[in-house]
Amino acid sequence: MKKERISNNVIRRLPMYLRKLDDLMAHSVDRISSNELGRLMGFTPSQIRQDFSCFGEFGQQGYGYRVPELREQVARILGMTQGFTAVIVGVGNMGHALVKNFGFDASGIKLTAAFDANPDLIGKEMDGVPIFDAATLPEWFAENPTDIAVLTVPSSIAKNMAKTLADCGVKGIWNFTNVDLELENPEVRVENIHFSDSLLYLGYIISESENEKKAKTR
Amino acid sequence: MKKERISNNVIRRLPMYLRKLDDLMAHSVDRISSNELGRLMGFTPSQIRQDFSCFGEFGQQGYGYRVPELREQVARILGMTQGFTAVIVGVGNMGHALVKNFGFDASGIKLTAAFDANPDLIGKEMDGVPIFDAATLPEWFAENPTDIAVLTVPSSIAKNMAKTLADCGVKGIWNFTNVDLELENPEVRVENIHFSDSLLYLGYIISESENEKKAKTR
DNA sequence: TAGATTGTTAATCGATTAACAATC
DNA sequence: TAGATTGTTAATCGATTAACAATC
Repeated sequence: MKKERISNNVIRRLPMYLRKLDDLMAHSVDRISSNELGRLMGFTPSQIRQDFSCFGEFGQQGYGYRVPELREQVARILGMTQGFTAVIVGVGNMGHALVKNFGFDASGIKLTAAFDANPDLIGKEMDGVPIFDAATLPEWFAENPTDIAVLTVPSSIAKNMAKTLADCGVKGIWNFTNVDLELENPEVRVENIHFSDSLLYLGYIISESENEKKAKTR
Repeated sequence: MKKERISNNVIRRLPMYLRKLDDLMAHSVDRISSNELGRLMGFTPSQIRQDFSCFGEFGQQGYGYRVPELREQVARILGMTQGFTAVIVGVGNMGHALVKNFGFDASGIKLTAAFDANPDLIGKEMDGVPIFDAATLPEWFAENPTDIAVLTVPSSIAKNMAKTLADCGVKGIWNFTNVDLELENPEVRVENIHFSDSLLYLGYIISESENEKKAKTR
């Protein structure tokens, strides 16, 4: 039964399923039950069946799920087959790292251009991606409507650049700056990468286990 | 009332509180009520009071919370005052970006060294952090016990390096590779940065809003 | 067919929200 | 003191898990 509104928890699990299914395909596993998939991922079989049933009926009773088919469905649900395009704005260390090491293609996203204000970079290419002058961004967007902007500019100009991108009609911003963008365009989706949140969480669980160790000694 | 075991949801919100409290302090706000803080963060006042009450009584009836004091408490809970040390393993683009742009200090963590196998880098410094030969890592750890390893090596060697680090007695690994580390040392905490999960989530919510738009047109 | 496993409904569990006495 | 706001208990809501008929 397809659900009207899918909960955030379910959606955040979809990319995890995708990774595991890719992994299974790489190992030539063609068929898997919710039981086995749950064991591999640390979920209950119930949860797995509930999650997928939000989007349709992808399995077969008595058999399980065909891995390649399920993988395709998950990819489709995540929008990976929609041919989304992206540009990267800010080719500093982080932008550089993403262009070189992050496979946009593997997420079904075509990286078409990069923008920076540094004259040494403008006109160059990076892994086949042309680098344009950030000042020409609005003109470029008028000719090349683009779905996603990867924001890797210095924090100081993040808010302004985000505003420009929103005005250019971008549908989503993948925000690597630690700045709260506060856009006035509610139709623009923002996904923040908060490195510090992640590191602080790690700090917490380390502290916690230290405390437990101490508690035992006492 | 202090709780025995704190739920993950609460812990994941602590860094968000920290960011907002830092922000408030930067704006010289000295006092805040759960009502106002909730309005600013999109939480209910109830949730905020519940969250903090897991760790103690930080407010005053009829007054609210003193921002600097609450900030210190949150920082303490997150382990930021424990003087954790970290090293960065792999000084490619991502490692480079983190050393240069991510403020480890702001998370209360002292970055003491970097490791790489590239002879051009070994012996150099980067933002005041010395770069050592990755092959000498175990010896170095014997002399300099370190809490956290930031793993930014190529995927191909991620698993091996993680094993080495675990054997060296690291307490936590902040994993930027897209590899499931599968450590045999259960006492080593791992926090994964899965860029693709985040981007795919963005792709989903963009697709979703596109679908809603279409549905309205029909 | 018999066994296995799904999709879905019902039960449980946990997290969020509301309410309110305590108290600054 | 009176008003405000906490900390906490109770109520609600939603998410996860269990159970099971349907069926491959």
